[in-house]
Amino acid sequence: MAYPSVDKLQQTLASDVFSYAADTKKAAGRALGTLVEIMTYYTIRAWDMRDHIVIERALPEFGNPQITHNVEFSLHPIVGKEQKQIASCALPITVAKIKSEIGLLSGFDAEHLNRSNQLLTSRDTRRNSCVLAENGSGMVVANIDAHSDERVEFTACKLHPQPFAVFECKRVGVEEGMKKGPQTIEKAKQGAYVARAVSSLQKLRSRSGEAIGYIESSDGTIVSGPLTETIKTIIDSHDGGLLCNFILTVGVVSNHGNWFTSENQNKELRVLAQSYDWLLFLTDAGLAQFIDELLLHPVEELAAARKAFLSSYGTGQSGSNRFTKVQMDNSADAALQYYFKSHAQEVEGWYNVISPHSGTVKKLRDELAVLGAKNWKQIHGL
DNA sequence: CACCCTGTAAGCCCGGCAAA
DNA sequence: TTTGCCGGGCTTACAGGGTG
Repeated sequence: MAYPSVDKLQQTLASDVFSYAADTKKAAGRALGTLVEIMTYYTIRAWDMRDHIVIERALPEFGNPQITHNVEFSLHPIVGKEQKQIASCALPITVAKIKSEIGLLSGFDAEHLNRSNQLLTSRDTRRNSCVLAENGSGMVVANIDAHSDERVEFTACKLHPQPFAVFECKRVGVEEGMKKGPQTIEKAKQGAYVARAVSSLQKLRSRSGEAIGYIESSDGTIVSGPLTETIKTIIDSHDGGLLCNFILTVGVVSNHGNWFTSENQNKELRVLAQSYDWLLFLTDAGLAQFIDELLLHPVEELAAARKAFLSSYGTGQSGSNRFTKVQMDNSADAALQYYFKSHAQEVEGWYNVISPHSGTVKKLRDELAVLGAKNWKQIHGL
């Protein structure tokens, strides 16, 4: 099936859903940005990485902690995990209601407890990666697994504050009347700066223009070499010094029709490609197919997600969004989980790997799995 | 004490304007 | 044409006050 361009979809959304907004196209663009985030989030979840995820957390630059950047999704080592069932827990499910059940919280002072967060609201809106408590030693993050009138099931994980991977999503639209790329491309470059600044792996250039990786191992000796080889060395190693501050940086960008001129990458795409360890291109076809099946020609399995979207956007009133990467209607969450899991093969085809050259989505997934399974307690000396 | 509402601050993203 | 910046719209976090 052929899908229209995302630009056309944006215009459709602007007139059909966001007609109330002062600037319909702007509102539609913002919503598309949210959709890219949601697609990325549920892709990571389909890779069984949910319990590693923290959303929109401030991350310090490597060796320069005065400057921090909020990153969309960061994946952290799990240093403790508890799965719990509680009988007859009425909505909303709050931190206060479950805190006594969670042994992982015993090391946290009351002042570091996040009392205001709700894992599941009275309107059945879940909070993805709900941070229950945080201090210098890490944070306890919980996700609802199941909820009924009889009981609630959830998973709580103690996560180490130093992530092993970060994801940043950028959507760039088509600018009306422009022959080249839009000015908003500059925004995407902000993510490139962050990607270069947070990891202990330094990216350098040799005189010949080759990309070189440079990183200190635990005894202070320098490990360096061609960038992709250095990354592989780090991921395969068990050297705490190499691993403890290494962050695999992943960028997910959507199309605006001007990233490429014929076969050649535009300057902006080159900047992103050399800054992230992995740069994934969310294709027009992928984003369009998802929006089409979610909203325009809805498929049954996404019905709950469509309902949550329509009740969150296009109403002209704020304050009750149930369709974001953090706040998600519980039945919509189930639908999205099922969709991204059962269409995993198809979803994989929505992403084009721009860098590394030989990269595939499967390889990225494997690298994340390898990193996630490292002996982090030993690496961080816990 | 839990829960609700309100306001403030900060941050991010998209779109758009205008100076360079 | 390129670049820097700003507005609008959204988010989260948090504090304070009221209520049951």
